[in-house]
Amino acid sequence: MQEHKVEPSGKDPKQDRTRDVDAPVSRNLKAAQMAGLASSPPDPKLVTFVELLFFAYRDFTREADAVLAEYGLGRAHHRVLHFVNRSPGLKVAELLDILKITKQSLARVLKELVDQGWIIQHEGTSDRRQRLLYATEKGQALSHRLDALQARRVDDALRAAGLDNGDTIARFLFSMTSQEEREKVWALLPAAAPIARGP
Amino acid sequence: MQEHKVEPSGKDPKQDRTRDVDAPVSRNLKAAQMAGLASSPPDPKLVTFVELLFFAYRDFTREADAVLAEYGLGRAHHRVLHFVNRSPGLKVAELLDILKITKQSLARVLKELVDQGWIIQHEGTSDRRQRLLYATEKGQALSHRLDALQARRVDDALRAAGLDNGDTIARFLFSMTSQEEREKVWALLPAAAPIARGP
DNA sequence: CCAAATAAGTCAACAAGGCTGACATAAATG
DNA sequence: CATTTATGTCAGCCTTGTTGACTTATTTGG
Repeated sequence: MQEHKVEPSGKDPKQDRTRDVDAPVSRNLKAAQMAGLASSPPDPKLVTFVELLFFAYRDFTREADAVLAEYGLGRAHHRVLHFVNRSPGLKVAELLDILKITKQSLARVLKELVDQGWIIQHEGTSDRRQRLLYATEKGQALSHRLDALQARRVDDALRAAGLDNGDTIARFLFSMTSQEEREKVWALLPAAAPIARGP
Repeated sequence: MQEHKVEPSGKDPKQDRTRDVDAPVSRNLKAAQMAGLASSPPDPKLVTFVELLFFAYRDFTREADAVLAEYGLGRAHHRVLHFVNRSPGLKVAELLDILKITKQSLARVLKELVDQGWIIQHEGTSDRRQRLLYATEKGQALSHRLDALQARRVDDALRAAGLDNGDTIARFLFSMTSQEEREKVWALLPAAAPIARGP
């Protein structure tokens, strides 16, 4: 039932455009774009990775969403809870920089998490303007449950990936983050981080 | 918690592929015990992969979003355009199954894409109820541009990942998708798919 | 042949989670 | 003490997801 065996020639009756679908990969894409010229299609093999990433993330998040829904929480709550639990004493400003959302977007979900007792805020000791964030026991338990769910999925996938010890995959994902962010991401990783920083 | 009977960290006769690191997780462990949880905290190494996936996807999508904004389009438009361009003649029902969104959500963005000339629909030849979807030349050009952007990022990351030819990473991502979806995802991949289906 | 199933479109209403910009505090800092 | 900083807040808007009911055209099966 899933038989889109799409002809590469793309011959549809009414549309008779000629497309060079099977053209070789050009490494001059950027130059061609800047010149406003039609570029050849990207390498299908690389596009496959793009699609795999989409499917992986789609299913990866759907699983946790179902659990969160039991508590009337959403994906945004999950992200906040996760990083707070992951880094107890996290500052609001740091969380904003991790999530790349605005103060308002964070405030909405954070308020709910605090009101419902998943997260508590403490005044900073050295700087009393700060509201350091901590997961309550209840929050830790939920975060733990969600982490376990996703960790299991990762574990299964690592196994299915083969004999690789995970370093290659970790380096791939790490390198998928923007250059400017890598320092911060690196700093956040636990000491046990399985990444040998790539060449 | 209901279906959560399995050990989250999967500590079975599994061969210890991961490096033996004495990660101090006492803080979380203590919390879990106080919360009455029987399971051990998730493996920090695996949680690192969860976080890496978040950061990778965060930045991966942000890049394309900026381009889309030039045209007043959003991420939802991108996904539709991508898969239509990728599989010319795609049926609406198939697209719904790929994206896992409702007919309404799709209808909204699809209508805009059609109205603005990125996508055209025509009647199916064998079944005239169907509205087969095709990217126009303009749509193909935009899809190529976005694909090129993301393909380049993937390419760079694959290089940074090391000597791996990509198969391991492709199998990892493929295995991150839900079991029930893999047949369909598999069918969608191009012939050039770099995946040797894992053991 | 006709009833039922199917593919797609549509309407109305709603929710989650992004965004902007302006403004309010309290505390630290030069 | 003036300014900067960390955080919170108000008001409102946009995108993209949701549900459920209903319509239309077409295919299919008894």
